[in-house]
Amino acid sequence: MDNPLNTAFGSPEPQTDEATSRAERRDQQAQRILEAAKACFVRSGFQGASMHQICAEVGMSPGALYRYFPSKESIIEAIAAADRKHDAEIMARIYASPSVVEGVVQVGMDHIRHLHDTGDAPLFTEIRAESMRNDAVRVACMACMEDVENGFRAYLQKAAERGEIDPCVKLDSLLALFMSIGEGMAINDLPARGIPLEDIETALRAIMTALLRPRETRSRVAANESETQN
Amino acid sequence: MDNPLNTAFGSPEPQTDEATSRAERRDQQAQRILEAAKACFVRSGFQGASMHQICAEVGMSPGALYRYFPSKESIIEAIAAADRKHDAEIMARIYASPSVVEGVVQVGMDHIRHLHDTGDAPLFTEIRAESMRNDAVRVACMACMEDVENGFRAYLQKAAERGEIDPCVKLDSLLALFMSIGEGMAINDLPARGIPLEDIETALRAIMTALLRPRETRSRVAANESETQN
DNA sequence: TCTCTGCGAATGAACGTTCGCTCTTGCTGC
DNA sequence: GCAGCAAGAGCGAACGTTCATTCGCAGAGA
Repeated sequence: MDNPLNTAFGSPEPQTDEATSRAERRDQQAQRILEAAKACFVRSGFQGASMHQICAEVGMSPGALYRYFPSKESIIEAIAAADRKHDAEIMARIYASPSVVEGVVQVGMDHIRHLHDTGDAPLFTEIRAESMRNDAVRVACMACMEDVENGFRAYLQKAAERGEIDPCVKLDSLLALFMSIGEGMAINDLPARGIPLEDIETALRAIMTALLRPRETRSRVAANESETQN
Repeated sequence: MDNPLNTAFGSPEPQTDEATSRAERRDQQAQRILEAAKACFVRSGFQGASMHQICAEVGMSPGALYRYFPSKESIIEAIAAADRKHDAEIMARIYASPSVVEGVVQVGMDHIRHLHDTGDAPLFTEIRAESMRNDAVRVACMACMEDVENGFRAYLQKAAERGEIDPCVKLDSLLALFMSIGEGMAINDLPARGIPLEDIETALRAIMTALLRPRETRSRVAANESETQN
């Protein structure tokens, strides 16, 4: 889909809409390579997986594979880029939710569910680890994080202006906490460990309510605090 | 990095004020290797760091290094094992806390603080990733996780028996959530990203209170629930 | 003496990548 | 329609490098 190489050459676009055109077939092949690479990376890690392993997984020779991606690193980058696109899509849905707490819970659950359904949780861990040492991956990873964080920030700011968030909470700390909690739950793939999604959602909702302290719970908590502190 | 290549070549160094026995010196050298290896692993990852890099970091030849550890993998295992020991020590302190919420917050904060102070957060990520594909590391990592989880479980069970936890919460889901949240916060090294420790502690306390619903907040929350549901 | 510790060149395997080659595809002029 | 042809797609042996690990040797301490 969004692989960096397709149609990168100045080739005249073939008009054959018959079955699969050349460009279409090229895209399909690139996609197959990415899927195979993912499988290998999950199995052996970015550094542990060899190009020969990936070749075997796609059923392609090294020479053929290198026609689609100029290096191993470019494959990793393409995977990270696809992740970014997907995260942006999830974030876009946040505005459909009726309240701050629900919006944040929704995004969190979407993230957890997606990583579980696709089995990409180990890959996520891998990308995180790789981003700590590989510049290209770090850039892609950071950009992705920032996309999500900016989306959250804008959303929370608007909610705060509407008075849906206790004005005493610090937005920056909150954001970092959100991201950390979401990440922790996602990489641990809780559903795979037998934790029902409903339990996670209930907990996430309780957590978000405690952190955001939306208006309807605020007076009660405040009362609780002043009561226990006096 | 408390080991700046302290001129420890093969030359006999009579800097020892005390008479260090052979076994003691051997332990010290092994420790130096582990520290150097950690630094290299943080920099390049387990698979990315080469034995030659580690050798250079310790100031030792490959031949010498292999007298202490029979393989690269055994170094990784030793590091994971040391982690396990440390986690157990942190867990042991949980019983000193006055209440469930405080106990859990204490352990969480200890964990976050330790990973920040030692700069081991990237190493932690690395171990997690490696544990997904390397059997020996997985075993060490799982054992470590289980130690902590069992410690938590025992602690929470006792607290539940004392009535400090809302009986309607599911212990297993709770445990998994605790571990995930703690891990997320730890690997993200929030203090390094400018989030004050106090903010983290406040948030952690709010989260734990919301999840455990200890007796003193329970009636109020229950009242809230029945009130909003009716 | 013998054992422990350390050295560093050497080794063979595995790695990412390249290259020359063949076969296929789809466009061109006729 | 079809021969001709350039370029795309694929192959797999080969390349140069780097890796983890080994080994024969040497000095130091007991």
